[in-house]
Amino acid sequence: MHQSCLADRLGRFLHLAEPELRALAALEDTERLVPRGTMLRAEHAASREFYVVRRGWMYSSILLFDGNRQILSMHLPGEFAGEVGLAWEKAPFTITAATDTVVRVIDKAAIRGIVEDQPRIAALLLLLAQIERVTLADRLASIGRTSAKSRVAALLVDVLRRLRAGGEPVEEGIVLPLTQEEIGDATGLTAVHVNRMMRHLTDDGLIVRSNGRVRIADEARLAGIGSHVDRYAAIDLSWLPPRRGEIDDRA
Amino acid sequence: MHQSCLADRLGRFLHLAEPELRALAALEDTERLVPRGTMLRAEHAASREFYVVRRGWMYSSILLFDGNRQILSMHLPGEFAGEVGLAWEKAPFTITAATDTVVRVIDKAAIRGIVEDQPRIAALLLLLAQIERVTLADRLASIGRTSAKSRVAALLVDVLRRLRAGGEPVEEGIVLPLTQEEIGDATGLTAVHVNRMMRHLTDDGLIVRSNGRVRIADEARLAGIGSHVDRYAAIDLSWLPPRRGEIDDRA
DNA sequence: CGCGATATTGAATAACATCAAATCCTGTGG
DNA sequence: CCACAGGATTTGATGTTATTCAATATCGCG
Repeated sequence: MHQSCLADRLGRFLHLAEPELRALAALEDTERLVPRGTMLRAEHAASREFYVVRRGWMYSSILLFDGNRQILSMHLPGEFAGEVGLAWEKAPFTITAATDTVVRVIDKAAIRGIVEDQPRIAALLLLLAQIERVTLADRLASIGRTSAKSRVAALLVDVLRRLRAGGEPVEEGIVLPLTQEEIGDATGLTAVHVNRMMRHLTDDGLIVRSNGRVRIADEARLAGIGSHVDRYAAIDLSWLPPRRGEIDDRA
Repeated sequence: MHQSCLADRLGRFLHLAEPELRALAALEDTERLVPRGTMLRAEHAASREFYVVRRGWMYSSILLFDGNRQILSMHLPGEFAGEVGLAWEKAPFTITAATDTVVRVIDKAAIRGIVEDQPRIAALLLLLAQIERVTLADRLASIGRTSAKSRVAALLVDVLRRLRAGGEPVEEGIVLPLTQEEIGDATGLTAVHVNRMMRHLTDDGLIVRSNGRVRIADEARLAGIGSHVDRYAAIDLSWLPPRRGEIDDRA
C-alpha cells in the first residue's frame, strides 16, 4: 500500500481513476504517531484537519456535563476519524488512541479542491458520511433498545466485521485493545457489568478469552444476540457521477 | 416561500447564487401527503428518493429482531428525511408521519447532477450530513449515559430549538405531536416511565402541560438537565468552495 | 519483585420495566 | 347534544436489570 491512504479507503468502494488518485495523493501531508491513551484531538480544540487511521485503534467520545463519557465510534485501521469536524471550527468530539496509533493528517481546506475538481469523490464522501450515520444509528438502537448482553455482543461483532473488511486476520481471534471501562463507555454500561456480560458470553461458548485476546467462537449466534446487521453488504453506488471522460453506461 | 424547499433548507446556511437556485429548483418534483401514523417509506423498501418535510413531523426508526423499535431522529418542517438512503438501494430506516405531513420528493439520481455542477452545494450537503451525525451522536450520549429524566428533557429542548430555528413560533408553547410511546421509543424508555418523567418535569416547574400542548417554562434549566448542546451555534463554512464566478476573498 | 491499572466477584441498592387498573381525551354516529 | 369506543395517559404495585460499593485477584511492565 504505497498509494494515498485516502485512496485506499475510497478504493474499497469503487475503482478510482488516475486523475482521482493523483488528486488524492496530493492531499496527504504528515504522518503522526499517537501513543496509547493520549488524545489526538480534544473536544473544543481547533478542528482544521481530519485523519485516516493507518495502524491501531482510536475512538471518538463525548464528555457530558457530569463527567460521564460516551464513546461514539471506533476508528479502525483504514477508516476515517474526525470528519465530523468538517462542520465546526471546534471539534465536537474527543479522539483518543486506544492503542499506539499511526494516523495521516488531512487538511480540511483541501476538501474544497476535491469537491470542485472530483465530483465522484465528493459524492463518495457524501455516501461514506451516510454509512457512518447508519452505523451510529445501529449503535443507538443497540443501546436504546437491547439488553446489556446484546450490546456487548453487538460491539464485538461490529469490530470483528470491520477489521475483516479492512483486511486484518481475525479468524484466529483478535486482540481487543479496549478496557472493560472503555467497552462500558461505548455500550452505555458500567465496567463491572461489562465484565459480567463477557463472562456470560464466555460461559455460553460464544467467545473465548485468554489474556486479552478474544476469539469469536460463534459469530452468527453472536450477531443474532446483538441484532447486528451488516450494512456494508449492499452499498448503492449507482447514483454516483461517472468517472471523468467516460461514457456513463449505467442508465 | 415560493422557491425550492431544498433551497430553503440550504439557504439557512449560506446565501445561494442564482445558478445554484436554478439547479435546485429543477430537482423538485412531486409533493406528497402523508397522513398521521402512516409510513412514508418502510425499512427494506426501495430508496430511490429522499424528502424535504414541508409541514408536520416525521421520524425515522429501526425495527429490531425482537420487535422493539428505536426512533433515531425527528424530521421537522424544513428538514431532510431519508438521505441516508443515498447509500443503499433498500432503505435502512422506516420513515413514519407523526402528524399529517406534506413532503417534497427528490430523486436520488438527481444528486449526481448537483454534485457535478454545483460543488458548493455538494460541500454543503456533506456538511449537513456531518451535522446530522453529531445530532445522532448527542442523542446516543443522552441515551447511553444519562438518566431517564435527562433524556426526556434533552428531547424536548432539541425539538424546541429546531422548531425555533425553522421559524416556527414556540415561545407560547408547542403542540408535541408525539405519544408517550413514541417518546419512549426515541429515548430508550417505556411509555410508562416517560409519563413519570414528564410528571417530574412538570412538578419541578420546568414544563407546563395542558391537553397535549407543552410549554417549556425554563429552557435553560431543561437544557442543563438534558446536557443539551446547541450545535447550530457555530457552523464552519470557511472551507466551502467559493460561489462560481466569484473571487474567493475569505482567505 | 512490586506497583498501578485492570479484571473479577459478591452483596446491597437504585433505576427502570412490567403488569394491571382507572381515567381522560377525541372523534364518530346516532 | 349525547353516548360510546378506542387510543392515550396516569398511577400503583411488583419484578428485573443494571449500578454502586467493596474486596480480592490478576496482568503488564519497569
